[in-house]
Amino acid sequence: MVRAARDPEERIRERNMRLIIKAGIEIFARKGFDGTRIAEIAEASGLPKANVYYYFSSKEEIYTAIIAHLLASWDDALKYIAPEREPAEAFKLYIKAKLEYTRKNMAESRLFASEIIQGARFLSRKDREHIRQVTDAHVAVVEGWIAAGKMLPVDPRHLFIMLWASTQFYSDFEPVAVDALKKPRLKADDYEKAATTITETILRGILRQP
Amino acid sequence: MVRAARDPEERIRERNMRLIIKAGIEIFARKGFDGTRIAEIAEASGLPKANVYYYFSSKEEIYTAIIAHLLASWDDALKYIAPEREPAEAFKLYIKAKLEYTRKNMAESRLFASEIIQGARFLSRKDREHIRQVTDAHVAVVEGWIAAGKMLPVDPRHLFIMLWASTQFYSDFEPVAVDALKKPRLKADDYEKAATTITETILRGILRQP
DNA sequence: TTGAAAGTTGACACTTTGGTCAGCTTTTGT
DNA sequence: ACAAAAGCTGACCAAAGTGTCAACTTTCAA
Repeated sequence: MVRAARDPEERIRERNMRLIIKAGIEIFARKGFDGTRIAEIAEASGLPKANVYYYFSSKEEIYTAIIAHLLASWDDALKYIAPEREPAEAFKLYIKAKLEYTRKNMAESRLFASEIIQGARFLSRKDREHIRQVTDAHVAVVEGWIAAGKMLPVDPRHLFIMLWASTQFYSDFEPVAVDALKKPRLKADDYEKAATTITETILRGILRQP
Repeated sequence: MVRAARDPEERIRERNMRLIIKAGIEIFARKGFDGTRIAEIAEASGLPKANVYYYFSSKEEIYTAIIAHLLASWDDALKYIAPEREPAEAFKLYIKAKLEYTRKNMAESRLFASEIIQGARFLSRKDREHIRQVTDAHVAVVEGWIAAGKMLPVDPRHLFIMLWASTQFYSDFEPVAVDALKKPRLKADDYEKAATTITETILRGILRQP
């Protein structure tokens, strides 16, 4: 027999890999690549260490699988910066979507931040090229709006950095946000208040005054 | 003899501790607490590992010494949010100072970010209380400006988060900033461009229109 | 000059870690 | 029913890690 005797939905393999990835996201996010112990991932996923190694042949393989999984899930969230939209509407939706994503996927968000702070060692050339292209597309749209007189001439690249930074902050640096906002922990309505403050401030900052 | 036979400026001790701290900042910033190996700090500081342990009795002791050293050096930088100033001037100087500090102290900046992402495990209650008080003072000043009609009623806490996030980003997430700005690396004038974009956008966002 | 404190360090002890493996059990197409 | 593929895992290893220590050298106040 040539083909494997597998496949009714790949149940076991799929499930276990998902458990490992899920546990890995949490732990890599908190400890970074070098700080993470595979035994800890094994324990958190409820599998023996040797079983983890049955699915992944090294720590790096788990890590890069997670990074890939993570980048893939990002593109969906952020398709609001489109030329046919009005800037006010587009930025409002963009800010809201980013804050929502970052709130619901804190660990992923932190893992990415951690990877970058640690020097982006495991972001492939392809990954970085992809990020650059998405940025370029967004920048082009904003430049179009500026040319059309719908926006003040704000440098689009620095503008996007402001947006990314402001939205990521609440999840990546939650302990600081908690102290700054004097809340015991951040809840949905703190993110909503963040969305309105950021949106209102940025929109006044980039739109022509009526 | 009761007192030690030491002290003409504490030369050796001071110098070696400084070397260890300096090396530690770089490495802890890149690897996080758990990911950092003392042997690496020893090598980077040019001292044998056993000599590092002569000055610090554990990894944690080095790390907390660095955190303390770092928080102390922060208060200086940011005294521009003061009631007697006009908001426009104050925020402009604040943004400039923060970007300058973060550019000239990248490793410290990253180390702090790393510590927060990893859950602020080694920030003492006192450290966090201190951060909270500095924030409260700044918030009070902004509330004063709002009450005096010098500013639009923007939530001050979320406003400061926007400022921190936007300024920190360039150093903490430099690889992403580099890709977004399409530069091979960030130089002084990229930080200046950042300062003007952030300042202009934020000021339009928070000031009454003329 | 001298001796006590400070500083230095190679070698060591002990623990944790990433990763392997041989042999076991379970699943599944036929 | 059954064999082959898939899945599982306790036990193990070499390497790397933290922290210790005894013996050595350097420094410096008296």
